[in-house]
Amino acid sequence: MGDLVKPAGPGSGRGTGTVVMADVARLAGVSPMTVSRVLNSPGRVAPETRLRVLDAVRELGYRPNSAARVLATGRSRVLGVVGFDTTLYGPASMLFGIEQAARDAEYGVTITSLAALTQRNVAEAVDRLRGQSVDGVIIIAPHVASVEGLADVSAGLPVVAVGGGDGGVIPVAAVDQYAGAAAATRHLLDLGHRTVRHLAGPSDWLEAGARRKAWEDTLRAAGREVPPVVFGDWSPHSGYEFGKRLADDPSVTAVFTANDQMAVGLIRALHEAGRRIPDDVSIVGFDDVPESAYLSPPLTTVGQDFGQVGRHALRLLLERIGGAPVEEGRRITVEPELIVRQSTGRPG
Amino acid sequence: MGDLVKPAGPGSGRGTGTVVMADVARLAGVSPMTVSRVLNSPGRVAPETRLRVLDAVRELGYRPNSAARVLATGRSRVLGVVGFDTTLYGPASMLFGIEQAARDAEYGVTITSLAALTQRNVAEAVDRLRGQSVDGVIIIAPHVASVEGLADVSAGLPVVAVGGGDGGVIPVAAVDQYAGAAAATRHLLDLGHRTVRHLAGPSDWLEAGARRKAWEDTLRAAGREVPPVVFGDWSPHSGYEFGKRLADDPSVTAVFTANDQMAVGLIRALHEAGRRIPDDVSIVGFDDVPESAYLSPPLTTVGQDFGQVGRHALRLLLERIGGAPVEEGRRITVEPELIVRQSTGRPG
DNA sequence: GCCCCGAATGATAGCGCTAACAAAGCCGGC
DNA sequence: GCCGGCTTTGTTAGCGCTATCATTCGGGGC
Repeated sequence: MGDLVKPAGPGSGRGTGTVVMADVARLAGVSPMTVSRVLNSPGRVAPETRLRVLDAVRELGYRPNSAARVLATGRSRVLGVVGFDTTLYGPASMLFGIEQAARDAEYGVTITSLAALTQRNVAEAVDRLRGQSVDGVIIIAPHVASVEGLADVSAGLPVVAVGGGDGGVIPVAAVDQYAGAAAATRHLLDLGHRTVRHLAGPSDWLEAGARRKAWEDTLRAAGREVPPVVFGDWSPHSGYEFGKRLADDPSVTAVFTANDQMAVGLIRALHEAGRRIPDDVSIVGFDDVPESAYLSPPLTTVGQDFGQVGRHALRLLLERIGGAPVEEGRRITVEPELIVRQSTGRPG
Repeated sequence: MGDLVKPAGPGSGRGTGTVVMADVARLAGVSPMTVSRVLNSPGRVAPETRLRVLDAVRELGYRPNSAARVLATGRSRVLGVVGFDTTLYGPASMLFGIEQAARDAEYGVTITSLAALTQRNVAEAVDRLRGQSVDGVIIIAPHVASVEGLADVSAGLPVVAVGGGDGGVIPVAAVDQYAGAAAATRHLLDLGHRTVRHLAGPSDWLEAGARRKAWEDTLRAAGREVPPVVFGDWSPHSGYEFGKRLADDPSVTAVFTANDQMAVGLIRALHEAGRRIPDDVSIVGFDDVPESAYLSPPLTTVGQDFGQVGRHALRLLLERIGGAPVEEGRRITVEPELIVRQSTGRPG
């Protein structure tokens, strides 16, 4: 049969020669279907044919058109990530961890960050991603509002959350914030401090809530006074403001801040007020940002393995994509690690 | 004519009822083509019909299938970003800036990070993205190796770089590293320091090279001695190591580090050695990470507007996607800003 | 009143791929 | 030697959308 002279389609407009599967098939002397099989289920085709096809693929530099594949299969091997404040160390590391895990599983990742973490915005983001034919969505949503009602939004689309969420219908992979914060608080009590002040994260962040609760529970369990909480916004500035207020109160000997950045601000304020760390005040942070080990003094903090959380999140998502039954309250936690450096010591 | 009873295709397998364009058309009493026109070129359809169609879209909750659209048009409205070490503040901010700009332009963003920034890896990443039918690629590639030979790789696919690149065939959007580093160095000289030491970034990073050259040129222009450079790896640790070596040399009164993280380590080492900042040694960093203002002492540094760079990069990319002629050496730079805080002062 | 033109809409085909079934070839068992 | 079952390959159709051309209709110009 002669070649059909077909008009260049819109897709092939760019670049002179877009190689399609039919070209490969022709060169290898097989049908397009066989080429498809070589690419997708190599076992089901005779070895010799397989090699011939692969040679043709290489020779022509053929790359499958993902859009066509998506259209035909309904699966895209791309997942969406909804992030928030991805310049913060935590979320950025989380994103990186997910991306790594996704790549290993041969999934692509498309991201959407949110300006504000409201339920409406999250819903919009998920919808936008759905429009991009993602197979599933991971939400880096450490925010109360963002998880509520997500179940409706995600109708028919697998969704998992990382770093927060209280394990409703949506599976969650997270660091055990509670354990980390409890360890931090206990560490300070063990050193002999009578009680521990806490600079919490924003009250609507789930992680902030968990850390705060652990701090409170730990104090209570030890029969200690629970001082009033103060809420920061994760920024060094809020730590600084907190520190300025604290500096005049000599009864304060130990502080646990909900992240390292706030600890930086706190340290600064205490330095300015002439209070020494850890001699006058002990400080524990949370996150173990790369700078922590080199602050003055090196910061005692709680380290989290974001890479591992990312891998777990992906695993949960793939379970769902694979059609695993919806299991209420599915949750994987990773244990954080208290890293004792020089910002903590015995009181007085 | 009667409805054809067609078997549920693979794409519609998930979820009970995937609404497609034909459904909307039926409800609105028009042909699918008219629905398509309403969605893509609203002007070309009668206002009354348009409303009827839009109502139908709303009522059914219709969402166009992007894969089908891509297949039919050859354009995806998705762009790829190739990043490296996206947990670093700079790259993370860059990514965020690009994502914001892309969203405003109604583009999706899919990311790929690299484990190592080699030419081969970059080529692979670009290829992977091409396979995902992106319309163009932005490379956050501050690395010498990553830009070389990229022109070949990108054949037929619009590519721009941010944050580095020397303006070959590939357009570049970047902060004017040279100007920033020159300002930092000049600032120290203006304060009366005889010369300035420099802790550079890795020698194969373009930004590191630009900052180093600016430092050197500025010293030479002022007729000062140019001390030997030391190369760090951006980490606080490398700053710390540098600081330990420096601490014994009382002739050193001013240091310019190629980023803030290294400055943190340097400060730590100098503190440990009992040298005061800025009384004994003045320090200037680069990046203006959020912590910088709250270090002890608050760090004088060079701030970069990553959001603006991201927008410029996107603009360049859209130019290319729009079919603008390839213009050799196209380059947009953003001016950085020297932020003077308390880590710099007059010598001795 | 006829024709031509533009605006609005429809019919058809095809983007590149894969699911599902069909066909062909080969084996051994009886 | 013929048949049932396996392996390997091919054929057909369709995923959901849009480009292109065809069609219809209404309104001036002469």
